[in-house]
Amino acid sequence: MLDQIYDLLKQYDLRMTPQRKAILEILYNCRGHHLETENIYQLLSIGPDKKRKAGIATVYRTMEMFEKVGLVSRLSMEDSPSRYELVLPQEINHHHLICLKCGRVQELDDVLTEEFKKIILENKNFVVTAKPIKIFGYCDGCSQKCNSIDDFKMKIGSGFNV
Amino acid sequence: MLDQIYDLLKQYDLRMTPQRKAILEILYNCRGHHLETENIYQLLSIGPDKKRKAGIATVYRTMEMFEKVGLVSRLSMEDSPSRYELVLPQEINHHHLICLKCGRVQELDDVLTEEFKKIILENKNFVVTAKPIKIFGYCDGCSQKCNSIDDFKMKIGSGFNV
DNA sequence: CTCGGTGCAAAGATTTTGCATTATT
DNA sequence: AATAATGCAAAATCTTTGCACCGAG
Repeated sequence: MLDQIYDLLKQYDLRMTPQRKAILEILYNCRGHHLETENIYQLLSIGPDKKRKAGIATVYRTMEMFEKVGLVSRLSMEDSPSRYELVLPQEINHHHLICLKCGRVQELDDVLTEEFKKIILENKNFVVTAKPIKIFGYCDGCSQKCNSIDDFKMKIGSGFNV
Repeated sequence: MLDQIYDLLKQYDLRMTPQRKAILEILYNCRGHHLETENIYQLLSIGPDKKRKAGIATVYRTMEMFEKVGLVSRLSMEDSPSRYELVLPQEINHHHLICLKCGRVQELDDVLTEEFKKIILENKNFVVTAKPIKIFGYCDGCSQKCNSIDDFKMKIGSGFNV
């Protein structure tokens, strides 16, 4: 894997460094999770050799670069820090179902994804990018439960008319 | 309209204040735009009576509350402040196509929206909420143009294998 | 050897919070 | 009168940046 990433970076005149390697390793080991920058930063200090392997600024800079280059997908949940996940090639163009209750992230598979893109292109002349679409709602397990409004004060009113 | 909103707030033991009225008025006058908190704050000072009608903290608190109550939809573009738009009842459940190039926001109509929700529920057992889905890509006018990677360094590589 | 990368600490930007005061109900 | 809301300024949070030094190619 490193070889291909190395080549990818080379295309952009970017260098492979120990810090970048360490971050990639973390991302790879955490496939399927969306890590906050802070998580990554902390994980950088708990390897075999207990010394921190990159500064927080480097983590930010690296994640920004990785995103631009397409190596990771960024997920920004409102009101919280950005989170990143390594984009494995077979996952390019997958989109996310994000549970508002438990935070679980499921991915839409290619068939649905392509279908969506086609429908939107046909109807709106809008080209959907590889940037993951975030679809919020309630997952299987949580779908009977309350939503964020409940947490605020009480049960939701059923709308109103202007 | 104020009456229904007043009732809605009453359900949650929330009060109608001059500040909230002023903010609602701005949101109403700017239907179709997603305003940043800062925009709203500034607009609050340029009415007929030139004095500021609410502090920035009040704007933040008000928008948070309006969102929880379902009065506005929040759109958070990555790397920039949250933006809000009044949710008119007939627009509940509309979703957004957001152009990465020019920032234009189009809405998906009910038919597409319902179709999407149905497909996702059938396939994934996932209940999509009223929370607007943000679909990123390139609008009609911009779809031939470059994307953010181009802005970064140069043309995109066509992917890589792990 | 060159130029991109790093670490640190300072600065920025956005948002939240504590608290005394004000105003809605 | 009770309690929610406000304004202000301070603080918190997340992220970016300047700069001197380091190290990959």
